[in-house]
Amino acid sequence: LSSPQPRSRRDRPAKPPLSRNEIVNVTVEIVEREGLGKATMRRVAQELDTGAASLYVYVRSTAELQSAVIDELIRRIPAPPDESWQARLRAQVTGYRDLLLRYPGLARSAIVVRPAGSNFMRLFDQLMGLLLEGGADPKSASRGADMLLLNAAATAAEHSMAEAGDPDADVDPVEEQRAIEMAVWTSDPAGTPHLAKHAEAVLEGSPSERWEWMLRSQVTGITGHLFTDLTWPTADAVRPVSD
Amino acid sequence: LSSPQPRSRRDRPAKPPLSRNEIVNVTVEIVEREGLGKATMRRVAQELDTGAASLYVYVRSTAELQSAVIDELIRRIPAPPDESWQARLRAQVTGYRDLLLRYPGLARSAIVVRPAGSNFMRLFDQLMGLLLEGGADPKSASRGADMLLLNAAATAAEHSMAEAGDPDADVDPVEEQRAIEMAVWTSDPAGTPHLAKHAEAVLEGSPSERWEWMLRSQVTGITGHLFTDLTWPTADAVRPVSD
DNA sequence: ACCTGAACACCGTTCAAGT
DNA sequence: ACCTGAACACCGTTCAAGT
Repeated sequence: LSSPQPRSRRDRPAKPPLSRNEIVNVTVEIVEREGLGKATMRRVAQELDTGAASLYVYVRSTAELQSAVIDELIRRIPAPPDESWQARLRAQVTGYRDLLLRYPGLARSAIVVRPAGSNFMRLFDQLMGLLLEGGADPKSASRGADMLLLNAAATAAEHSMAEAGDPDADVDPVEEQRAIEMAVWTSDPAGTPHLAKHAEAVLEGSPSERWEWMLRSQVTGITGHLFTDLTWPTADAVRPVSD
Repeated sequence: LSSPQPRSRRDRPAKPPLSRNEIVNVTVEIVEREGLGKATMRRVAQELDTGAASLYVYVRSTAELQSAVIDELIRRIPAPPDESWQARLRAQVTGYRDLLLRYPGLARSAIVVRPAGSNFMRLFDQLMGLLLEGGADPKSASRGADMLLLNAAATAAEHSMAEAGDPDADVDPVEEQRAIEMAVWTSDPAGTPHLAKHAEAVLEGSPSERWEWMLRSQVTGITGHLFTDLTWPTADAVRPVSD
């Protein structure tokens, strides 16, 4: 009765119409499952049952698509606890860092393709508000929010390497740590005297302690409060960050 | 008298023997001339009149080669002036940032392929020494040096995009700045109240002023000195950083 | 206007074969 | 041991041709 052409179409789920939103969502799914490295134009197109060229109707470039993906993921950062401005600030910045740490390749992208979507703007605004609450003037609050977010992304990018042994990893974190410790302990007292003298202090502390130190140090610098004046929530008051 | 084979070899300059050093040097030259993006294994091999596969005898991977290039370039950072620890610290960190800013793609690489060569170690050690001189304890000095270098690389990566109009550029900086200003001025007072209220403070200041602010803020946080206690060289005492 | 296949101009890395 | 050509398995983006 009907021609066979439409019939075979009805056999499998209808191919959803292409749209910018659909493309971003599919890309987010690939990033969540396999990391940013796998979310290539060709791969995203394949998932949408089309060719890579078709995507260029809706996105300008790979960088633009990645920027949209990051903004969508920022939207999913959990709301901060209803506590002091310090605790909320820590939760927000750490949430951003954790997000970038979770999916290989994302952190790198976040530094280069400066996120500027509405969700990033909202995150920036929240941090700015918390710093204002902490006594910073508007200029310091703005630049401070900038610095905190940049630093979070850079920290995430620095050890952005999935699990140990992951073939997709940039570096093996265990191998890396060993190499660093070796280099510090055997450092030449003539060429690098301070490193040699204070080797223990240099290597001291877990990743989460180092992160706490960095946050606290930055907030001190931004607000101008002395360490001793700055009330900072104790480490065990929050869920531990990935060590 | 002699066979023609050696003769034709003598016609053109003798092909220098392949070595790790030679490979790194040639790669540095390509980076200086055309940016890191052009310094591919294939291109470096071509410059050395061989095939890409031959390089793998001397370098493990592209990442390892890039790491060696960065370390060599760090060696060339000019020595700091013989002034206060603050002035020397600023000169060193700014020198590192400027280096990463100079060659497109280098900053991105510096964040991911964590430099760990001897010249990076020496730079780290110098910063640590300056922070100790500024009154920081060894742990703070070590973590502070880490943070300063990480933020310098991240800052450079953020606006790592050659000249306006460069086809190799990640983004057009002029276009980018316009877009940011537009977004801030038209920001929704409901969604981003602080951004909307303090738009002027957010957009205020030149890139070099922002950089100065970041350095000063970080050093304040690291050493625990209040802004008012921290002697900081006036901006016009040093050569202006790239604006 | 939207979509496509094919092409263009590249990548990093591996490997069998040579010297 | 060192070097090579060729191959493998990919990229982003463009564009003429179709609908």
